[in-house]
Amino acid sequence: MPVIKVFPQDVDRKLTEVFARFGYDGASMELLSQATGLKKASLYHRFPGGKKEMAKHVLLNIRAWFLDRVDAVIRDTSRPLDVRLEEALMAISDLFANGDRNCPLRMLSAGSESASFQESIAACFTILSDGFALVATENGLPEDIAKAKAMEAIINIQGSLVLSRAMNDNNIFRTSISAIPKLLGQGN
Amino acid sequence: MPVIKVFPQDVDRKLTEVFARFGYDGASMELLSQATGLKKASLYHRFPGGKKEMAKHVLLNIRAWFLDRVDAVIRDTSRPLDVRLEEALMAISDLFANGDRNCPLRMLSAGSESASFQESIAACFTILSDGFALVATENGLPEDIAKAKAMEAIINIQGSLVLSRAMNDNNIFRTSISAIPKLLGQGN
DNA sequence: GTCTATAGCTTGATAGAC
DNA sequence: GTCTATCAAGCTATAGAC
Repeated sequence: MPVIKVFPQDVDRKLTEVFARFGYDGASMELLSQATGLKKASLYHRFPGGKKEMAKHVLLNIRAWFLDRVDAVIRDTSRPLDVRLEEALMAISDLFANGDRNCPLRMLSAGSESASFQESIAACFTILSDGFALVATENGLPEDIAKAKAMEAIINIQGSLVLSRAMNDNNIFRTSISAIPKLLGQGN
Repeated sequence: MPVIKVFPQDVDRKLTEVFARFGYDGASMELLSQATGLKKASLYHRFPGGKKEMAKHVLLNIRAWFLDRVDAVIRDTSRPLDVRLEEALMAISDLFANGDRNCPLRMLSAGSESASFQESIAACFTILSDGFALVATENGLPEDIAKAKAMEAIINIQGSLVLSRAMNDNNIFRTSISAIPKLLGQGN
C-alpha cells in the first residue's frame, strides 16, 4: 500500500490554483479533489477542518512564499538593489502566471467566508508593501513618499491583473510589472 | 392582490449588491431572494433563465449606467472638462460605495460562470477606457499616451478597490480616485 | 494514508394554487 | 405576479474498510 500518493507541495499548488480560479465559494470539494488527485475523504484526512482549513493553509503558504521570495530577497543587501527588486518582481509574476492567473489573495478576500481570511490576506499585502517601501527608501525617497509609492506598486499589480483577466490580455499585467522599478525610484 | 410588490429598480439594486459582495458562486438563490424580498419562484418569474440571467441583467444595467453617467457626461462638451470628469468620477465612486463595496464587474469576472460574462464585462471597461482617453486627449495628450493613461486610471480604480477591501481601509480607494484628474492631464 | 459509500443538508430550479 | 411546496442534483462532511 502506498504511504503517500501525492506530495504535500503538489497538493498545495493545486489547491492554490483552484482557489485562485474559482474563489472560495466556486471551489467545490469535488473540484479540489479532482485537481489534487485525492479523494474527498483523503482531503479531509489532511485537512480535518475541511475547505476552510484548506484555504487558510493556502494563505499561510503564500505568506511564507512572500517572506522567502520577496521579503528575504529584497533585504539581502549583499546584492545590488536593482537585481533584488527584479528577482522579487519575477517571483510575483510567477505567482500570477504572468497575468494568466487571478490573485489567490484577492479571490479569497471576497465571498461568503471572506471575514475568516481577512487577517491573513492583509498580512501578505503588508509584507509586499514593506518590501517595496524599502526599495524606494534605498533609492533615496523620503519615508512617506516611499510608502505611498509602495502602495501604488501593489495597486498597479492588483489592478492590472484584474484587467488582464477581464479583457483577456495579459500584456496589461506585464506592462504594469515592468513599470514598477521606475515607480520605486530605480534608475533615477 | 398586489400587482407589483417590489419595483424592478429596487430588485436590480439588490441583485447588484449581492453579486458584488459574494460573487456569482457565493450569491445563492436564497441570498438573492432574501435581499430582494422576492421568493425564489418570483425571481424565476422575472428571470426565467435563473441566476445566470440575473447576473447578465445586472451587467446590462451597469453598462447602461456607464453610458449614462460616465460616457454621456464626459462627451457633453457644453460644460468645462474638469467638471465633466469630476462628475464621472463621483458616479464611479458611487457605484463602489466610496470604496466600501467590491466591483460587481470584477466579482463576476471570476468564478465558475466567468466565461459567460466576459464579453459584457469587457464592454463596460471599454466604455470607461474610451471616456478617460477622451479626457486625456482633450487635455492635449497624444492619442497613444492618452490611451495608456486611461488604462492606468482604470487599473488604479480596480487595484485600489481590491486593496481597500483587503486592508479594510477605503482611504486607499479615495486617494486613488482623487489622483485621476492629474493623471489624465488635468490642471497641467 | 487512501479509499468507497453514504449521510444530511443546501443548491438551482419547477409545479401549481391563488 | 407572488406564493407554498417540492424535486433532483450538488454540496460539505463523515464512517469505516483496507
